Amino acid sequence: MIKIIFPDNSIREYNEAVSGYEIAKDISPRLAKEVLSITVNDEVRDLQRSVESGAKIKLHKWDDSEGKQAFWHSSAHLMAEALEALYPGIKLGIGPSIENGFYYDVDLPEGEVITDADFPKIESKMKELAQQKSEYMRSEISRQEALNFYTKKGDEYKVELINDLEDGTITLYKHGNFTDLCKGPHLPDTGYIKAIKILSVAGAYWRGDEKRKQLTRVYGITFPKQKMLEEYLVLLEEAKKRDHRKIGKELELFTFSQRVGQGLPMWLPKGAELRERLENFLKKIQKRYGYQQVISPHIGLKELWVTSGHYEKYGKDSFQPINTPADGEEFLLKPMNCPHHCEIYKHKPHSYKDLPVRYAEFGTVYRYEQSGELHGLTRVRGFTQDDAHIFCRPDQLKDEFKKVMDIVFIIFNALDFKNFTAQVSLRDPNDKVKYIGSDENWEKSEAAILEAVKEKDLNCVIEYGEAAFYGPKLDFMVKDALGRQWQLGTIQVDYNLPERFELEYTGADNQKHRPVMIHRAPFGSMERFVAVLIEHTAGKFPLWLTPDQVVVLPVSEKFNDYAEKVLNFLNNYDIRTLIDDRNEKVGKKIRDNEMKKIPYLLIVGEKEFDNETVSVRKQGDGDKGIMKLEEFAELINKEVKTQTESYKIN
RNA sequence: GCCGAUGUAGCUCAGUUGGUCAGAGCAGCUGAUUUGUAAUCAGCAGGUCGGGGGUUCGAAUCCCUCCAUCGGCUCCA
Repeated sequence: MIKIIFPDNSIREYNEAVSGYEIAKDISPRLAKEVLSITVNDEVRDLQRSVESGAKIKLHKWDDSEGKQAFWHSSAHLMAEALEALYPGIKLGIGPSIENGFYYDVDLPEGEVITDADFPKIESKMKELAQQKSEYMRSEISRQEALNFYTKKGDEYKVELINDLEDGTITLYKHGNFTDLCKGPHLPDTGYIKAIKILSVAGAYWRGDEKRKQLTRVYGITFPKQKMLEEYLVLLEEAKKRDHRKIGKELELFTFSQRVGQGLPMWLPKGAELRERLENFLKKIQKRYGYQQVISPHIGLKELWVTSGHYEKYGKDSFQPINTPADGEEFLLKPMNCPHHCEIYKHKPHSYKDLPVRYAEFGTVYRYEQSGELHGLTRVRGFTQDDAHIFCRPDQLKDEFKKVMDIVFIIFNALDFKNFTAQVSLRDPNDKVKYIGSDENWEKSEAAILEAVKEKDLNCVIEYGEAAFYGPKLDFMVKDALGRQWQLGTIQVDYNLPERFELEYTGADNQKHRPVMIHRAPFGSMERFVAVLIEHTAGKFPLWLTPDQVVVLPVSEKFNDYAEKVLNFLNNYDIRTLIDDRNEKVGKKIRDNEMKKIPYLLIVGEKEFDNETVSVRKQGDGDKGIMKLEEFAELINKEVKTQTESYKIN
C-alpha cells in the first residue's frame, strides 16, 4: 500500500506505485492538465517519477514558482535542441530558468553568430519540436559514463561541469534527439510549451569568469498559452514607459552630453529642484538624529587613499591622478568622502563623552566605471552620495547602527518603497586575503550587524563574500521597472579606517582608544535614488516632492490677470504654482499639463473670476469641482502634511 | 573592458534592391482664433542623415574605423 500525504494533511492510498501525474489525474483531469511539477518530501521532481509511500507531496501549477521553473527549464532544453539542429557543432554550457524565462549559454561553431534576426528562425524550430510532444526522460548514469558521453560528443563545458559534481551518479534528461546533463525537474513532454519568444542575445563569460571564453547567451521566455505571452509582452512595453531615462528626458529632469563625457549626468532645473527637496528632507531628519553637516573639497592628495587602502584596491581602474607643477604632488578626484571626514574628525581631540560624532555631507564623488556598465542615472561616473560617517565607541556601535536603520526606514516609508530587499554582506570565510583588518575586528563588526538586524526584526538575506574589503555591510535593494535590482541605502561597519588614520578618543580611564566608524548612505546616491523613484512613480511624484504642484489654466487671455492673482495667492501659501497662459484652448492646456504630470490643474474663467474660485482638476482623476481659493490652498497643504507626517521622529 | 544591436531635425519616427530621399507628426516661431475639462487652423523655420576614412559616375543606404546609446556578461570602494 502506497500512502500519499497532501499539504492539508489529507491522505490518499494506492495499491501500487503511482506517479505525481497519476495522483493529479485522480484528483481531477483538469488538475492533471495544469500541474507541472511536484514536491516530494522537500525535493522538487518530475511528475512522471513514482512517489514513495508516506511521502508528503505538493503539486505545482503555473502559479507556483516551482511550476514555472520546471516549465522554463524544460524550455531551455527545447531551445538547446533547436540550436543544436540549427547550428551543428554547437557546444552547450548551462541553461537555467530565471525569474522571467530562461537562457542557454552556448559556444557557437567558428564563424557563426546569433543576432536578433535569427530569433524567428529559432522560435519556429522550437515550435516545431514542441509540437512533437517528446517526453522528457530521466536517466541516471555513472560519472564515468557521463564523462565518456560528453568527451565523445566534444562538449568540453559539460565535461568540466561533470568533473566538478560531487555526486557519484549523474542524471541526464533526454527528449527527442536531445540529451542534457541536468538535475531536473522537467515537464512531462514538450507539448506543454505553446508560446515561445526569444528575447535577446548577449555575451556571457563561461562560469562568470572574465578570463575565460565568452559564450553566447540566448534569452527566451515561454508560456503554456499564447495569450499569456501576449500579455507579458504588453507588460514589458508598459515597463519600458516607466524607464527613468525616458521620463527624465520628457520631464526635463536631467541630461547627458557627449561633450561633457559619458556617465556624467547634469541635473536640469526641475530635476535639481526635486533632488534638493530630497536632500533637505534628509538633512532635516539627520539634524534631529544628531548629525552635523560638513563640507569637504572635491579633490585630495593621493596619499589620503593610499592610507585608506582604496588606492591599492581601485587606483588603477579609477580616474588617473591630477598632477600639479610642483614635483611629486598628485591629487585624486575623490572617489569617496571617508578620508576627508576622518581628517575632519582629527581636527581636534575627542573625549568619550563627545561620541558619537556624526558628520554628514552630500559629497560628490567620481569613479571610473567601465563603459559597458554605464546606465542612465543608476550607474554613472560622477554622483553624489548622501554620505555620513559616524565615529563612535565600540559599546555604542549596535545602537548607532540601529538608529541608521531607522533613518533608512523613514525614507523608504515616506516614498512608499515597500518592496525592498535587505542584504547583510559578510566576508567570504574561505578567502580572507581579499579583506583588510584583523579577524577579531571582522568578527565584532559582523556580530554587531547581525544583532542589530535581529533586534530590528528585519527580514534579510545573508551573503558571504559580498562585504566591502574593509568591513561588512547591510544594503537595501530596490528593483527598477524592468526588474533589475539596484542597491540604494547602505550601512557599513568599519574598524579599519580608524586604525589607518589613527583616530582616537580619550576614554574615562584617561587612555587613548580607537573609535569605530559607520559609513552610511540611506539614499545611496542621489542619482540612483531619483532614477528608482522615477521608475516607481512613473514620474508622478508625491505632491510634497514634485517640482511643480499646481498649474493655473486661464480659459482665454481675458483671464490671464485673474490667473496671475491665483498664482500670487498660492505662492503666499508656499504652493509651487505655474501659469499656462499660452494662446491655446483649455483642452490642449489640460492635455499638455497632464502629460507633464503636474498634480493639480486649476481652470479659471468667468465663473471663477466672479466668485474668486478655481475649478480643480486632479492629475489622472479628472474634474474635482469648484473651490474657493483658501479652500484649495488648504487642501494642498493638508495633502503635503499627510505625506510628510512620516518625517516625525519618535 | 567583453559579446550583440542601434545612431536620420529639440522629441517620436518614415526613407523599398545605392540614382530629386533629405521626409512626417509633435515641440519652436509668425499670424488668425478668445477659446470651459486630454490635441483650433494656416504659414514659416529646423538636419554635413553620430564623427572620420573608403568603394562608386553617384552613399542616409555598401565596407572600415572611432564615438555614443541600448540589451547582457564581468565589475561596483
